[in-house]
Amino acid sequence: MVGALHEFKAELFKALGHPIRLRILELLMSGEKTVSELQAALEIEASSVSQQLSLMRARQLVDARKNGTNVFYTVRDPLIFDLLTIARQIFEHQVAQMSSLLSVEA
Amino acid sequence: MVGALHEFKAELFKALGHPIRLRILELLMSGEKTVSELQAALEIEASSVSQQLSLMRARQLVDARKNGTNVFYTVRDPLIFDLLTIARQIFEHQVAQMSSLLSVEA
DNA sequence: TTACAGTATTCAAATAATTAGAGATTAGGA
DNA sequence: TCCTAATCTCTAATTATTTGAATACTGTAA
Repeated sequence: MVGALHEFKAELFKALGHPIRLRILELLMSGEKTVSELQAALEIEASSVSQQLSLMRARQLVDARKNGTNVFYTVRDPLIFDLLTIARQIFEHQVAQMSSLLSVEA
Repeated sequence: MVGALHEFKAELFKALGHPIRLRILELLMSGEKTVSELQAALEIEASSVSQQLSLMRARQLVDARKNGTNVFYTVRDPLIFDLLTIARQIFEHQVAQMSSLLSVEA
């Protein structure tokens, strides 16, 4: 079943296709964080953070660990960070390309 | 401006978050293809293929080269393929993890 | 035990964004 | 002119996002 892989990839990329979720993942690069910590860093409603986390939980991007009244989140697969890194490289390529188009020697 | 990078990444991943677009990119891994070729391989309406290509053109994922009545498409940045490869690895990790949960020794 | 405060999630309604499909349109070649 | 390739435009249907209020859960203090 080759369609399953396509569907999985599409769902994965869709989950990454939102600025808030990307920012959450970046915050989780430095280790686990509680919802409160994320909420404070992002400066948005707690319910929004919770909903985005719920979506990423459903797609297995993050894991939740409960401790008292706090819930700590971590990124499940470090390869996620590789995706973010490559995306930044693609961005840099595009910026470089645009710069060269603007320069006189292009 | 750190927000620009987040927006760019979100747009990039959003563009990848669709099964048809992923399949198009995979078809382009083996080199440039015309819309007709893509349409035949995907078995969907030409106008749909064109729509998806137009979206990927807008986000600079693909380049179009016109030759007579044909338009040849290529992937602009090979790093795109790296994203697809890593996505597959993440998929494999999840499958492996699910298998181990099902096995007796887990 | 009861009440309270802090943390996180869920729900529902309104809004916004994507998608699919069909038809019209443009451009090039025979 | 006629045909083919590709794109564009429009609409309906679906899906995603936002916001605020309501709900659950935990630990603690009275």
